[in-house]
Formats: sequence, C-alpha cells, structure tokens
Amino acid sequence: MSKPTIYSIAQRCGVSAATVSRVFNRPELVSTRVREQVTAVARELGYLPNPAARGLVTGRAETIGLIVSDITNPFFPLLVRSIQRTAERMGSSVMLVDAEESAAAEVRHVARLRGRVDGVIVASPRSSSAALREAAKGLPCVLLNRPLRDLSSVICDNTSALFDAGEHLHKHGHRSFALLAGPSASWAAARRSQAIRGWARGRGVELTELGPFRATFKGGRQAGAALLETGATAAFAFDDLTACGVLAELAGRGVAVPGDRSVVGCDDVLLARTVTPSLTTVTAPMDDLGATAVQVLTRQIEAPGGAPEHHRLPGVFVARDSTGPRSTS
Amino acid sequence: MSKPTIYSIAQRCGVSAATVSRVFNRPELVSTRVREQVTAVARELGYLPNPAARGLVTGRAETIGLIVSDITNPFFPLLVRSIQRTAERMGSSVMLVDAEESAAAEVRHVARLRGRVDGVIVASPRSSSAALREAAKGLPCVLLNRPLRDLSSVICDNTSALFDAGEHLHKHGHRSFALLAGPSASWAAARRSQAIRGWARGRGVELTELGPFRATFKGGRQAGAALLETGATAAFAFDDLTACGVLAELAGRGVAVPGDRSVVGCDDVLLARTVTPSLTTVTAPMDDLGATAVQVLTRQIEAPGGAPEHHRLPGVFVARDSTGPRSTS
DNA sequence: AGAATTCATGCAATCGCTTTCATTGTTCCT
DNA sequence: AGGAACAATGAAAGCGATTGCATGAATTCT
Repeated sequence: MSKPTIYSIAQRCGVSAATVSRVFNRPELVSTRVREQVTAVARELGYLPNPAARGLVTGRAETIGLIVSDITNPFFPLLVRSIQRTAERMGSSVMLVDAEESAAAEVRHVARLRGRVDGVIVASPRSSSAALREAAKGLPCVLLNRPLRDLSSVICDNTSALFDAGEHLHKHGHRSFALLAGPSASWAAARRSQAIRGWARGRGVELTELGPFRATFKGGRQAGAALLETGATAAFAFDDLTACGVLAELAGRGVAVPGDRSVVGCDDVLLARTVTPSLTTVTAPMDDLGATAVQVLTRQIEAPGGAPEHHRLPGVFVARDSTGPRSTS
Repeated sequence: MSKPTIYSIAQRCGVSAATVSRVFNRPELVSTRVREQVTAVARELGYLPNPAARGLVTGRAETIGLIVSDITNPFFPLLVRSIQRTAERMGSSVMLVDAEESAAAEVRHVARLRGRVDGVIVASPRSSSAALREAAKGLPCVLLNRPLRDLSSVICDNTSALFDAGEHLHKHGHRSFALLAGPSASWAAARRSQAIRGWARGRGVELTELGPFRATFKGGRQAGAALLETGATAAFAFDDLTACGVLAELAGRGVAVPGDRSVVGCDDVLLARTVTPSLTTVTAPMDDLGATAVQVLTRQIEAPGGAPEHHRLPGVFVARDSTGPRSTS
C-alpha cells in the first residue's frame, strides 16, 4: 500500500489520471458527479499531490527564499513572520537562510537557492551592489532595505520620523546633539545619518558625529562612552540595540536617562519596550514591509523581466521614556 | 537558449545523459577524460541540477521543515541559526514555519510540509501529545524541548543548572524564594517548576509558588507585582523575558535589584545581557541543541521506522548582576 | 590465444503530475 | 433532421533527472 497517486485514485474511480489531475487544478472542467467521487476517494486515501512531480512540469516550486543578513538581529523576527504569513496566503512556503553577517554567504546562498525557489527576498543585504546584481541575474529578487536601480526593492524610510524625533527633542530644550553612526556598510545607517544631518542643519543646531559603531550591544556601550565626552545632551543611536548599549553604559556611569541625557533608538524592536527606561524610537511598519516584499516578488515571478518596482514605507516616531527635557544643571 | 539540462550537456559532449548524471552522482564510474569534459561544459553552461526532477526519482527533497512555536520569542534565533547551519552541512535546506503560538497552526503546518520536506523539527510545540503523534505519523520528526515516548526528542534540561542557581542564592543568604511559574501548557515550564520545587524541598527553604504567568514582558511585570506581595527575597522567573518584566516592574516601584531582591532568569537570550542589571540566568547549549536535532532527524530520515532517540542536554548556570547578597534591612 | 573480468557507457524505464489534442456523446440552431 | 458548438473525458507526450540492465571494449588470467 504505497503512497497514493493520481493513478491509484483514477483506478479506484474508474476514470483516467488526467481527470483526477483536473479535479484539483481545473475543477470546472469536470462533471460534478466525477468531481465529488474523486474528491471523496482522495480524502479517503489521504492523497497529497507530490510537489516535486508538479514542480517538474509547471516549473514552479511554490516556494520563495528569504535571506536575512543576521537572524539574531531582533529586527528580523517580525519581518520573517510577516513574510511567511503573506507567502502562505499566496500558497508559497518560505525557505529561510541566515547569512550570518557574511556578504559572501549571501551571494552563495542566492546561488544555492536557485532552482529550489521561484524567487528570493534579500533582507538588509551586506553585499556590494555589483555582487547582488550578479547573483540575482535571471532570478526574481526583491531587496529589503537596500535600494538598487535594476532590482526591485522595498525600503523603510525613517527620514521624516527622525525629523520628528529631532523636533521632539528640540521642543524639550535640547540644542546640542550627537549622532552615533551605525556600520558604514549598511545602507540604513548611511540613510539615517543623512536624515539626521539634514535635520540638524535645517534646525541650525549643533551636531557631533561619532562612530561608526558596530550595531551590537557592545558597540552601543562604546558609543555611550564616546557620547559622554561630548557636550551633547541628546543622542541619536543607529538602532535600538545600540541604544540599549548606550543606556547600559550611561547607567553604569551613573548618568541618568532621560534626566541627564536623552537617547533615541530606531526600529522599535522588542528590546525597546523591555529596557528601562523604555526607548523613544522609530517604529518600522514590519507587516507592511514583509507583505509588500512578497507581493512585489510574486509579481516579478509571474512576469519575469518586468520592470523593477521600488517601494518606500515610512517609519513612525514614537516617544517613550528615554527622552525628556534638557537637564537644567 | 533555455535552461541547461543533462541533455544539453550530453549532446555537447557527445555522451549520453546517463553519463552526465553519473558524473555528478557517481563520478568514480566515469572515465577521467569524460568526467573532466562534462564538468567543464557544465560549468561553462552554468548548469544546475533541477531539484524537482531529482526529487521526483529519489523521493528526497533535501529539505527539512522547522516549525517554531513563535519566531518572535528571543529564544529561537540562535536555534534557527544552528539548525540551519547544520542542515546546510548535511546538504539540506530549511523550510521555516512560524506557528504564531497556535497549536492548531502547528499540526496544520506539519501536514502542509509533508511531501515538501524529508522530515520536520518541531520546536517547543504547544500541541497536545496526541495531536503531535498523529501529525507526525509516517513523517520523520524530532521534537525540541518536548519529550514524547514514540517520537524522537532533544531537550534542554535545566534541572541541575537551576539547582546551581538555588545554591548560588542560598550562599548569598537567601532563605525565602518565589517561583514565578510559566505557562501551564509548556513542558519546559513544568519541568523548571519541578526542578525548583525539588531543590527547595531538599534545601529545606521556603518557596512561594506564583502564577502561572504568560511568557511575555507583560507577564513578567505581573509576576513582579505578585512577587512584591510575598516576603521572598529571591525569585526564579520562568525565562529571561519574564525576568525582564519583573526587573522593569521592580525598578518602576523603586525596588533595587540585586539590592532588595535577586532575580534569576532562564535561557540566556540576548536580552539577558542587554538589560540592566544583566540577568543571572541559565545558558542553553543552543548550538548543540540544533545540531543534535538535525542529526537525529537525518538518522530518522535514512532509517525510517527506526527507534526514536531521546537526547537531554544540560543548561549551565551563569551568574550575572541580577542576583546578590540578601538585603540586610 | 581464448575465457573471464572489469570498466565505461548507452538504452530505456521510471518517478507523479500537467496539459495538448483527439474523441466521444449531447445539446442547440435553423 | 443535419450540422455546429459544446461539455466531459481519455490517450499520450513530456518535465529532468536517476538507475538497473545490457553491451562492447579493454584488461587480466591461465
């Protein structure tokens, strides 16, 4: 009693395999009577179509690849969830690959996934533009948080939210700021720095640039130490993880937040709410980001060679407890 | 110029497709001359074997499924990484599915994965034993952190590490403890509670049981509030996330940690190091857990119907800053 | 030298499904 | 009633690999 196939079902129903296949793919082409019988027998036998066989003829794997630069980064879990959920709704599974921070691993994995997936989403790629372009050649691909002319991309733009953050601090009396820059290879870091610079210039306030720092807790501690050597009363951290490091460093040196200094993070990861004081930060629209990426990818898959799409989703400023009035001392 | 197949290569080399296939699968059966020529042409044409076609005949997908109960739980990222890394080393890809905390989704996904994967790993399942058994019927399956007689399992046993934690607190003068229990559906929670109860009884110290609390930051805050109503000077939180909630609640009420109370977490997730004070906790051997799970699964796949294996990996106690001497006040 | 092995290769079946095309009845027009 | 249009189905050709069996050549043995 081996695995049921369309043939076992066909035989049991006294019809041809073609008809059974049609019951599942183009049911409207089959008479009601036969359709019901086939469905019943299929259920009874516990029939499941063989994806390999189907894939072989359709050329589709009904699977998309998701390459994340670093699964341990708290930024990703919600993104993964959203992507997976959307993909499932479109009938696709998700193959997840963690590049462990390595640019080489990224392109290697894109190559490996080729053939097993219908397309890939590369989240926060570390690779060079040229490498990405090359790796994605002939494979539907969507970049997340990394714009590139010839490849589709979905990015979270925090520019205006960071403006809001600046205004928020300015309203609280802050006039001297520090920018704790993130890793230089990261597009997001560059973009955020640029936004903050722009705001500070427009506002005519003092801005001290520090870094780049690694986007880790430790990097944050270093950033915190560096911050204390400046006269800045408020700091923009690259992301929440870094901000947590800053908080820890300041706390360790007896500097009160937001009493003595204000700190804002970015991304609004779980951490941001659980740390004390809770982080003022910028919320990324994770669900949208993931859903959009999958939809764009689906379009690319269905119309290969179509023009790349570029989507830009804004982050939203959210004030919590790590920012407050400038200390009067 | 369509996708290269073994036929295009065979033609170009003046050999049969079977030979080309052998070059990749049983190279020792092919003469050096032909082998080299085929390899060269394959490379030149950018040939990649079609996994669907291969899978159709071999019956293997070279893919394993990984179902996690909740991808947003900080416990998982490192586990996912380790599993993925190990799987890749064995030549398999990983299909990740997030059950979003739903027991129903778990078994639904196991069913969906059937046929697309060679086997599945279910991490911290929420489903009932019966449901799991049923869902895994005829599909190689390894349970993570959930023992079940008829299915293979790999679990992290924190019993002895929690003993160490107890001793550590005892040495610091604590005599009255609180157990902040985790969700009742979680095997890990039950196991940990049991361990702590056992230790307290053996030590002859006072133990107040509170909860169950949800394994979230909020649940932790509630646990923290409940803790303050007891006379306990030290508390065992279910996990690090809960412990963070406790910390936050205590901090909010002006209770010093470890000055007034000591708190220990469990799992040693990223959070544990980034929170202030850093958490005394129990480190789970993530790499081992993941690697073992994949190896066991591989064995199950290669010898279907083999006896289930059960592995138990111990956690390790690690003292940090959230525990200290009992307050003298 | 002739038989027996061994080696390298090709032929062809097969995996389970989709899909085109042809073949039946049926129904509908005029 | 005769032919057109249509609905339901089957036969068969792939999709791209793997693999058991057969074959012919080269090597070894006696």
